[in-house]
Amino acid sequence: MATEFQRRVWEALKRIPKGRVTTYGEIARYLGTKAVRAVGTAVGKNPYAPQVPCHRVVPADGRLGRYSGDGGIKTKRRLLESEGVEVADGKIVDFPRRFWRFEKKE
DNA sequence: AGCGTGACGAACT
DNA sequence: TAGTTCGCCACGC
Repeated sequence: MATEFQRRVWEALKRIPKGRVTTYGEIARYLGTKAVRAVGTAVGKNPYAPQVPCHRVVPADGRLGRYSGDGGIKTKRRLLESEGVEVADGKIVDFPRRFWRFEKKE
């Protein structure tokens, strides 16, 4: 079963538009917590992948981070590229432009 | 109830 | 510029 915290994290994931990416820190900010690590753990335990776009979450340095789903990081990169997010040398191309910032009303 | 761990982040060296 | 350290807090044991 999922905890309240988990559900909130997954709910945030669903708000990320296709072709955009966000960071664990951004999600933490959106949820009003500083526990970015807890967010990461929560995303990793998402049982609804890829229904819930957990592959659109990357670390703040613009790299790919990790992926627990089938195929691992490789699949994550493929998913992103299939949505138009370019990845070169393990990093998101033009990361600042692809970055999705949560807003009051998306 | 305490402790270690982690799909991270930012500051330091 | 790269590698290390410390802080964050939810979770499982």
